[in-house]
Amino acid sequence: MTKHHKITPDFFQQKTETVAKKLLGKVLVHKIDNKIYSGKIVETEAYVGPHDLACHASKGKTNRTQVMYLEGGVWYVYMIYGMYFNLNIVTEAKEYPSAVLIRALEPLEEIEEMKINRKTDKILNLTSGHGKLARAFKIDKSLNYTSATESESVLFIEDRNFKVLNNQIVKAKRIGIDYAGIWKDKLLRFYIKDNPFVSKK
DNA sequence: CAAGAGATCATCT
DNA sequence: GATGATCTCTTGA
Repeated sequence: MTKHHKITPDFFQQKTETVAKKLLGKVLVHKIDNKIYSGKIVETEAYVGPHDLACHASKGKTNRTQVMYLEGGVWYVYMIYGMYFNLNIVTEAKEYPSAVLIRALEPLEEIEEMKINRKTDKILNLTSGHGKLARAFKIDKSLNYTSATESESVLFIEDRNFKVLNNQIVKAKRIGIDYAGIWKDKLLRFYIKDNPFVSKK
Protein backbone atom coordinates (compact mmCIF):
# COMPACT_ATOMS: atom_id res chain seq x y z
CA MET A 1 0.00 0.00 0.00
CA THR A 2 1.34 3.34 -0.96
CA LYS A 3 1.14 6.03 1.62
CA HIS A 4 -1.70 8.49 1.18
CA HIS A 5 -2.51 11.61 3.05
CA LYS A 6 -5.70 13.37 3.96
CA ILE A 7 -6.71 16.39 1.99
CA THR A 8 -6.00 19.60 3.90
CA PRO A 9 -8.45 22.37 4.93
CA ASP A 10 -7.38 24.85 2.26
CA PHE A 11 -8.72 22.50 -0.42
CA PHE A 12 -12.25 22.84 0.99
CA GLN A 13 -11.99 26.59 1.38
CA GLN A 14 -11.96 27.15 -2.36
CA LYS A 15 -15.09 28.11 -4.29
CA THR A 16 -17.77 25.43 -3.80
CA GLU A 17 -18.13 24.70 -7.49
CA THR A 18 -14.37 24.21 -7.76
CA VAL A 19 -14.34 21.84 -4.78
CA ALA A 20 -17.22 19.83 -6.25
CA LYS A 21 -15.31 19.41 -9.51
CA LYS A 22 -11.96 18.63 -7.90
CA LEU A 23 -13.49 16.02 -5.60
CA LEU A 24 -14.18 13.80 -8.60
CA GLY A 25 -11.56 11.04 -8.56
CA LYS A 26 -10.65 11.63 -4.90
CA VAL A 27 -11.21 8.80 -2.41
CA LEU A 28 -13.63 8.81 0.52
CA VAL A 29 -12.35 6.78 3.49
CA HIS A 30 -14.26 5.73 6.61
CA LYS A 31 -12.57 3.91 9.49
CA ILE A 32 -15.15 2.10 11.59
CA ASP A 33 -15.52 -1.29 13.33
CA ASN A 34 -11.85 -2.05 12.65
CA LYS A 35 -12.45 -1.74 8.93
CA ILE A 36 -11.43 0.81 6.35
CA TYR A 37 -14.12 1.46 3.79
CA SER A 38 -13.07 3.37 0.71
CA GLY A 39 -14.49 4.47 -2.61
CA LYS A 40 -13.67 6.80 -5.49
CA ILE A 41 -15.93 9.84 -5.75
CA VAL A 42 -17.67 9.86 -9.13
CA GLU A 43 -20.57 12.30 -8.64
CA THR A 44 -21.06 15.49 -6.59
CA GLU A 45 -23.41 18.45 -6.29
CA ALA A 46 -22.56 22.01 -5.22
CA TYR A 47 -24.80 24.01 -2.88
CA VAL A 48 -23.22 27.36 -3.35
CA GLY A 49 -24.47 29.74 -0.68
CA PRO A 50 -27.35 31.54 1.04
CA HIS A 51 -28.71 32.85 -2.29
CA ASP A 52 -28.94 29.31 -3.72
CA LEU A 53 -32.58 28.36 -3.13
CA ALA A 54 -31.70 24.66 -3.18
CA CYS A 55 -29.19 25.15 -0.34
CA HIS A 56 -30.65 24.47 3.08
CA ALA A 57 -28.92 27.59 4.37
CA SER A 58 -31.05 29.76 2.05
CA LYS A 59 -33.53 29.62 4.94
CA GLY A 60 -30.95 31.15 7.25
CA LYS A 61 -28.99 29.90 10.21
CA THR A 62 -30.94 27.26 12.16
CA ASN A 63 -29.97 24.31 14.33
CA ARG A 64 -29.70 22.18 11.24
CA THR A 65 -27.81 24.59 8.98
CA GLN A 66 -25.37 26.24 11.34
CA VAL A 67 -22.74 23.63 10.56
CA MET A 68 -22.61 25.01 7.02
CA TYR A 69 -21.42 28.33 8.41
CA LEU A 70 -18.22 26.78 9.73
CA GLU A 71 -14.92 26.84 7.91
CA GLY A 72 -14.62 24.42 4.96
CA GLY A 73 -13.52 20.90 5.87
CA VAL A 74 -16.28 19.84 8.29
CA TRP A 75 -18.90 17.15 7.59
CA TYR A 76 -22.57 18.05 7.29
CA VAL A 77 -24.67 14.91 7.71
CA TYR A 78 -28.46 14.94 7.98
CA MET A 79 -31.37 12.55 7.60
CA ILE A 80 -33.76 12.78 4.68
CA TYR A 81 -37.07 11.03 3.95
CA GLY A 82 -36.94 9.49 7.40
CA MET A 83 -34.45 6.81 6.40
CA TYR A 84 -31.40 7.99 4.51
CA PHE A 85 -28.37 10.01 5.52
CA ASN A 86 -26.82 12.59 3.22
CA LEU A 87 -23.09 13.20 3.33
CA ASN A 88 -21.86 16.72 2.59
CA ILE A 89 -18.54 18.46 3.09
CA VAL A 90 -18.73 22.12 4.15
CA THR A 91 -16.83 24.50 1.86
CA GLU A 92 -15.49 28.06 1.68
CA ALA A 93 -14.82 30.55 4.46
CA LYS A 94 -16.23 30.70 7.95
CA GLU A 95 -19.69 32.35 8.04
CA TYR A 96 -20.29 31.56 4.36
CA PRO A 97 -22.81 28.66 4.25
CA SER A 98 -22.05 26.27 1.40
CA ALA A 99 -21.30 22.58 0.90
CA VAL A 100 -20.74 19.78 -1.58
CA LEU A 101 -23.01 16.74 -1.55
CA ILE A 102 -21.25 13.46 -2.31
CA ARG A 103 -23.75 11.69 -4.56
CA ALA A 104 -22.00 8.54 -5.76
CA LEU A 105 -18.87 6.44 -5.28
CA GLU A 106 -17.12 3.57 -6.98
CA PRO A 107 -16.37 1.02 -4.21
CA LEU A 108 -12.69 0.19 -3.61
CA GLU A 109 -12.11 -1.53 -0.24
CA GLU A 110 -14.40 -3.59 2.05
CA ILE A 111 -16.77 -4.40 -0.79
CA GLU A 112 -17.92 -7.61 0.91
CA GLU A 113 -18.84 -5.64 4.04
CA MET A 114 -20.71 -3.11 1.92
CA LYS A 115 -22.78 -5.94 0.46
CA ILE A 116 -23.85 -6.89 3.97
CA ASN A 117 -24.64 -3.28 4.94
CA ARG A 118 -26.66 -2.80 1.78
CA LYS A 119 -28.27 -6.27 1.80
CA THR A 120 -27.46 -6.83 -1.86
CA ASP A 121 -24.79 -8.62 -3.92
CA LYS A 122 -24.93 -6.26 -6.85
CA ILE A 123 -21.74 -4.19 -6.85
CA LEU A 124 -23.31 -1.57 -9.10
CA ASN A 125 -26.02 -0.99 -6.52
CA LEU A 126 -23.79 -0.54 -3.47
CA THR A 127 -22.85 3.14 -3.60
CA SER A 128 -24.57 4.57 -6.72
CA GLY A 129 -26.58 7.21 -4.86
CA HIS A 130 -26.09 9.25 -1.71
CA GLY A 131 -28.60 7.36 0.41
CA LYS A 132 -26.98 4.12 -0.72
CA LEU A 133 -23.38 5.11 -0.08
CA ALA A 134 -24.17 6.30 3.44
CA ARG A 135 -25.65 2.87 4.21
CA ALA A 136 -22.76 1.01 2.59
CA PHE A 137 -20.15 3.08 4.47
CA LYS A 138 -22.05 3.09 7.80
CA ILE A 139 -22.23 6.87 7.79
CA ASP A 140 -24.76 8.39 10.19
CA LYS A 141 -25.54 11.58 12.04
CA SER A 142 -22.86 10.99 14.68
CA LEU A 143 -20.42 12.30 12.05
CA ASN A 144 -22.24 15.61 11.69
CA TYR A 145 -19.97 18.46 12.81
CA THR A 146 -16.81 16.32 12.80
CA SER A 147 -13.70 17.42 10.93
CA ALA A 148 -12.51 15.72 7.75
CA THR A 149 -9.01 17.11 8.03
CA GLU A 150 -7.63 16.34 11.51
CA SER A 151 -5.24 13.48 12.21
CA GLU A 152 -7.88 11.78 14.37
CA SER A 153 -10.63 12.08 11.75
CA VAL A 154 -12.25 8.71 10.99
CA LEU A 155 -14.06 10.00 7.90
CA PHE A 156 -11.86 11.85 5.42
CA ILE A 157 -10.78 12.23 1.81
CA GLU A 158 -7.52 11.16 0.18
CA ASP A 159 -5.86 11.85 -3.14
CA ARG A 160 -4.74 8.53 -4.62
CA ASN A 161 -3.83 10.05 -7.96
CA PHE A 162 -6.77 8.84 -9.97
CA LYS A 163 -6.70 11.05 -13.04
CA VAL A 164 -9.88 12.79 -14.12
CA LEU A 165 -9.46 14.91 -17.25
CA ASN A 166 -11.53 18.04 -17.76
CA ASN A 167 -13.25 16.55 -20.79
CA GLN A 168 -14.43 13.61 -18.66
CA ILE A 169 -16.34 15.90 -16.29
CA VAL A 170 -20.02 16.24 -17.14
CA LYS A 171 -22.07 19.16 -15.80
CA ALA A 172 -25.77 18.60 -15.19
CA LYS A 173 -28.78 19.82 -13.25
CA ARG A 174 -29.04 18.84 -9.63
CA ILE A 175 -31.54 16.13 -8.68
CA GLY A 176 -34.64 16.32 -6.50
CA ILE A 177 -34.79 20.07 -5.93
CA ASP A 178 -37.84 21.07 -7.96
CA TYR A 179 -38.79 23.56 -5.26
CA ALA A 180 -35.70 25.71 -5.92
CA GLY A 181 -37.10 28.04 -8.60
CA ILE A 182 -34.52 29.16 -11.16
CA TRP A 183 -31.85 27.41 -9.13
CA LYS A 184 -33.17 23.97 -10.04
CA ASP A 185 -31.82 24.33 -13.56
CA LYS A 186 -28.29 25.48 -12.68
CA LEU A 187 -25.56 23.09 -13.78
CA LEU A 188 -24.16 22.39 -10.33
CA ARG A 189 -24.00 18.59 -10.51
CA PHE A 190 -20.74 17.07 -11.69
CA TYR A 191 -19.94 13.50 -12.61
CA ILE A 192 -17.34 11.40 -14.36
CA LYS A 193 -18.42 10.62 -17.90
CA ASP A 194 -19.38 6.98 -18.56
CA ASN A 195 -18.73 5.86 -15.01
CA PRO A 196 -21.29 3.13 -14.22
CA PHE A 197 -21.70 4.18 -10.58
CA VAL A 198 -23.13 7.61 -11.36
CA SER A 199 -26.66 7.72 -9.91
CA LYS A 200 -28.52 9.34 -12.83
CA LYS A 201 -27.69 10.17 -16.42
C1' DC B 1 -39.07 -1.45 -18.57
C1' DA B 2 -41.89 2.77 -16.64
C1' DA B 3 -44.73 4.61 -13.30
C1' DG B 4 -46.52 4.88 -8.69
C1' DA B 5 -46.76 4.22 -3.92
C1' DG B 6 -44.94 3.52 0.58
C1' DA B 7 -41.44 3.82 4.08
C1' DT B 8 -40.62 7.05 8.24
C1' DC B 9 -38.61 11.09 10.97
C1' DA B 10 -36.06 15.56 11.64
C1' DT B 11 -36.93 19.98 10.69
C1' DC B 12 -39.40 24.14 10.13
C1' DT B 13 -44.21 26.71 9.94
C1' DG C 1 -48.92 19.49 10.26
C1' DA C 2 -46.31 19.20 5.86
C1' DT C 3 -42.50 18.01 3.42
C1' DG C 4 -38.10 16.41 1.72
C1' DA C 5 -30.23 16.85 -1.88
C1' DT C 6 -34.17 8.97 -1.76
C1' DC C 7 -34.75 4.10 -2.62
C1' DT C 8 -37.23 -0.11 -3.21
C1' DC C 9 -40.85 -2.82 -4.38
C1' DT C 10 -44.99 -3.75 -6.93
C1' DT C 11 -47.81 -3.43 -10.80
C1' DG C 12 -48.91 -3.49 -15.59
C1' DA C 13 -47.81 -3.19 -20.53
